[in-house]
Amino acid sequence: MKKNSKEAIVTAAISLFNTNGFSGTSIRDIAELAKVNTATIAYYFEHKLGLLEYCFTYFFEQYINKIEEAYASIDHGAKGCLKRLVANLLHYQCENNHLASVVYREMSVDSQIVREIMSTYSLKEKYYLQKIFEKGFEWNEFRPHSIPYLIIQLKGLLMMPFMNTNYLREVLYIFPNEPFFEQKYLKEINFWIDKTLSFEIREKKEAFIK
Amino acid sequence: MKKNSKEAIVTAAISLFNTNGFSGTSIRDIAELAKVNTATIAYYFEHKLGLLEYCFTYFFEQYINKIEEAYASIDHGAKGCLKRLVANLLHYQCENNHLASVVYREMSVDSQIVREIMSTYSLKEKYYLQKIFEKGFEWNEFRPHSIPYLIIQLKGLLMMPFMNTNYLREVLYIFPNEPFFEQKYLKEINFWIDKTLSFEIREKKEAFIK
Amino acid sequence: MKKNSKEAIVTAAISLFNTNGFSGTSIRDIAELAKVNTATIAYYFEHKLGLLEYCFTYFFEQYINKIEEAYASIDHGAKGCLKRLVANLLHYQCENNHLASVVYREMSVDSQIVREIMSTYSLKEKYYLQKIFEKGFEWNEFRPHSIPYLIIQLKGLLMMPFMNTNYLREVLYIFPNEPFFEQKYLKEINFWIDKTLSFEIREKKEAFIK
Amino acid sequence: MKKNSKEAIVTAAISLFNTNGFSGTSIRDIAELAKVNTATIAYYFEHKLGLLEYCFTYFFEQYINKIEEAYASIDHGAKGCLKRLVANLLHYQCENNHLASVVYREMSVDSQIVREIMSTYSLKEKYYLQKIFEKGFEWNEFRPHSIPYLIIQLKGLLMMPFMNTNYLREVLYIFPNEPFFEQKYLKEINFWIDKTLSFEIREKKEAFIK
DNA sequence: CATGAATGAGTTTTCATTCAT
DNA sequence: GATGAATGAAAACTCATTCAT
Repeated sequence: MKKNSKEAIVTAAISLFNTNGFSGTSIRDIAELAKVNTATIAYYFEHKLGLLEYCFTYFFEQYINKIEEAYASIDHGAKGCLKRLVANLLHYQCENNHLASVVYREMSVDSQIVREIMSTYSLKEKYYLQKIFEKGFEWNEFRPHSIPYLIIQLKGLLMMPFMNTNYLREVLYIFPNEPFFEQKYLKEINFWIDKTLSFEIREKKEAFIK
Repeated sequence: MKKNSKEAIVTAAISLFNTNGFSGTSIRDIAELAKVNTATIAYYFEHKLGLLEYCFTYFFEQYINKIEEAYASIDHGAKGCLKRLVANLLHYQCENNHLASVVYREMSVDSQIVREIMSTYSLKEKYYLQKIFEKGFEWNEFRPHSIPYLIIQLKGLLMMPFMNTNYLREVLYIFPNEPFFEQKYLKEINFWIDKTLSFEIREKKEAFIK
Repeated sequence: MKKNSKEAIVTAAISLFNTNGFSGTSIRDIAELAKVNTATIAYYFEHKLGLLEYCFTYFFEQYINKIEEAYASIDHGAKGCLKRLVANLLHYQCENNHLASVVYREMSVDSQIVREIMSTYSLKEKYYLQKIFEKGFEWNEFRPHSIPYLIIQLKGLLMMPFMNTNYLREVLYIFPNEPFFEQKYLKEINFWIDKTLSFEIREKKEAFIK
Repeated sequence: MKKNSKEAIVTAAISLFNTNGFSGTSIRDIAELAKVNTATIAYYFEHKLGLLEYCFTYFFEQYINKIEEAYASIDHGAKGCLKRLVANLLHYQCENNHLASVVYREMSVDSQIVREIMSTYSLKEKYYLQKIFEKGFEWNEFRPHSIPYLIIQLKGLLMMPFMNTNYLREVLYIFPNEPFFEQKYLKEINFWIDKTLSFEIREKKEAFIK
């Protein structure tokens, strides 16, 4: 029987980081949950931070993939592209909600590795979003607007349920891992895209006339 | 010059919790930064968690005040009331952005004290938001909609800049503590209230006819 | 009853470093022997290396003092001064033979702290020896000779019994901490000073004639 | 190109033991430098101590050979024999200066294996030195003197440059592995043999008359 | 009001070693 | 002949807390 220690460690780590935070979780707890020796963790990840780093890159590699996958359709319209992107990301987050929670929370502390991750993946993400918004402006799909502030809002909407899972669960009785949450919440963001981000049809006409 | 140790401790704690997280900060680090002995911290707060608890209640007491202050004007219209509430909270967060960051991040870990805080303050907040939304529906100011999902969006927009300060700074070059950020971002949320949450005037008429 | 933990730690450390070497000694062993908690060691010396650093400076501060004390008499003749210096150092080493053994052995490994100690104390020592030799040449007391090579020999003679205590004890049955060793060995080094370093009286005359 | 793992391991070990000491060097460090797996070291040397043992015997086997080679010429005079011995040993140490440093340093810690090595090789060495000195006394070549104290001095002079390589390099700017060091330093020791150990010619005559 | 000294318990990390392959 | 995976044990270090002063 071959036991896949590495995978077991990562799974245990994500689960514990999610509930207790990275610093609040000890290597021993992880080892115990993963049923391996603490030294095995060092064997695969060198040190505790290496485990977090692994989570980061594991998460963002796929995250960027989802974005690029959606971005491929940019020529069929910016709005459709953005909606696809949102759908992709929301789906990805729902599927990996624990990991997403961990990553988003730990990205908010100030550390070398966070800066590295940001300068790699977040900049990439920004690049694609910027492109989509610019095209949307150009093609009169989106109301002209400050791109950084649009990004804040979009990401705020997208990340909120995964950064505040406790709150959703305890206060709003909403569970981001439940089957219908994804489609319901997708509608919400699409609504924001339609109403706040996009021109109304009426406005479009006016813009067109000009 | 009399040194106010307690205040120095709290200031140091907020600053360090902000950059390293609660678990990632040691009593010794705080003591060092506050230029007091570690025993002094224990003297004032008994244990480390007491310090976090202090931050939580200190933050939320005022937070709820801001909400109640705005809510007082509910009879002049739900939309105006909500906008006042958003303005109040945004202003409060901007003024206390480090504390806000700390509180929001630590509210996302699973612990006894977080549950207590939620069942006190978050429920209160929910109560007021609910009231405002209900009135808004009743008075045909807001599009009828699932209240929990509206809360998610509103809070997502409100909290985002303070939960992802690193990202705003490093990737978008936006600084939530700068003078103009507050008014700029307030406009954004108001825009969301006007466009996504509220009826358009046209829609309003139609709704009125029905 | 006030217990002087710091002193107990240093004494224990020297004893264990002497028998097992610095790297071969664990903080726990020291703590156990000193009858304190391991954390107490960290409290006083921060980390293990700090303990070694303390030993180094503790040793060399006094070591240099002994040299300077002897050097004060340089104007009464270089040879007498050098003999006084040798007597002082030999006496100091005999009195602190364990510490001397530890220091000499650990000075032979390559580390940041060793380089620092050398650039402070060893250079000072070199300065004084150089002065004494130069005066000795000038005053026709010593045979002109390469100073570095004289230093090697002198220090070789001086340090040998403390760098090879095992050998002296197990092979030669000589114990550097025994009462008569000091005076016996002092005679040996003085003999070297008289015979190898100094002119013979006969030679001196010849040198004088020239 | 066939890779000779065992040799690579020994070379790496000597180099690392030299800079960090035996206890300060880990199997992993050696494995890394030798570009082999840690298990390979266990494969060849069973345990870490085996590696040190190997170094000891490897060094001392040749060391004793050099002594015996010189001792063979005892009948041509004790002084010449001793000078040959010194020349041999100095040359051997210079050629293997890292190994010599390692061996001499580790011989100063207290351990089972050190005691074994001493009771084998050091006793042998002592035997030959003793013989040479005794002959020297008998043949009126050497001043009668305590043999153990002569051994201390001779070994002190011989070992010093290899037990304090850091010091020579950093403070005196002398490099025991440089081409001319060997012959220069040999002269120094020979000078000690001539001046401190041997009779002066004049003295010899007097001794002869008696 | 505040702290220096000290610690027990816990943390991460390191290490030599083992073993199936 | 050599190694990748894994580990038990121990190492160094950290931490929150206590207590006499």
